[in-house]
Amino acid sequence: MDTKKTGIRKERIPSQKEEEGTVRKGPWTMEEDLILFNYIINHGEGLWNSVAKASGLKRTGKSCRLRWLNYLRPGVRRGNITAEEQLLIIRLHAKLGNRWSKIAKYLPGRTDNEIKNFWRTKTQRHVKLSSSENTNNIRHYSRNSHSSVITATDQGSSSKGFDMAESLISPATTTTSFHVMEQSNDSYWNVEDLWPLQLLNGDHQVI
DNA sequence: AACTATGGCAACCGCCATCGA
DNA sequence: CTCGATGGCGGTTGCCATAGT
Repeated sequence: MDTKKTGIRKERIPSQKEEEGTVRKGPWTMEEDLILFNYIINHGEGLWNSVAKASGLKRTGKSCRLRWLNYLRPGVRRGNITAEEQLLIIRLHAKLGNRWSKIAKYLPGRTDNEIKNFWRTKTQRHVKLSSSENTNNIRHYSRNSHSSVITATDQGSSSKGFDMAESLISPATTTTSFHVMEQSNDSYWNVEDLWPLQLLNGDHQVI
């Protein structure tokens, strides 16, 4: 089910309009990753608009920043969220609400985006299940609207929220013999692949 | 085999805060 | 003080693989 497991997800082909335009959108290509990676390794983070321009990427600064933080940045861990991490996320969410970046700070290597996605997936599953169990409490669930995110404040007291949150963890994940989710192959080429490429690229000094 | 529903994630969008001119 | 540029953050959307029918 994991999209990335197979690692064969096709790269989106940019439309001609996008190619001709000054700004590219959509999934990043390996070449773009390499350019951004090399640039930041050599010049450091920050001034993202400058990064976008100076590196020659037809991307917005925001896009570059997002790609770096969520994917290219060394130390980023992807997939395979452990039971401990799930519990921590749940507890922190009960405490902090949808402050994903704050929650991410407690989970080294995890990005706010990943945590957000994890939470949404879990929450939606929970909402779906509970609504099917209790037809009197039907909460319209729309796949496309993604409208069912529950926040700590939605849940009233934090303890109540915590009860709900605890139930989000599947039984399998609450045991010590937590079945580790398959390591996702994620973004079709591994970030690690960029390191040797970067090194091969020559004279740049890796910080 | 064909079609549909679902899960999962990357990336975009819009708003807001901050900072410097 | 005002205004524009920039970056950060949370919410949302779109795409695609896979499971289910």
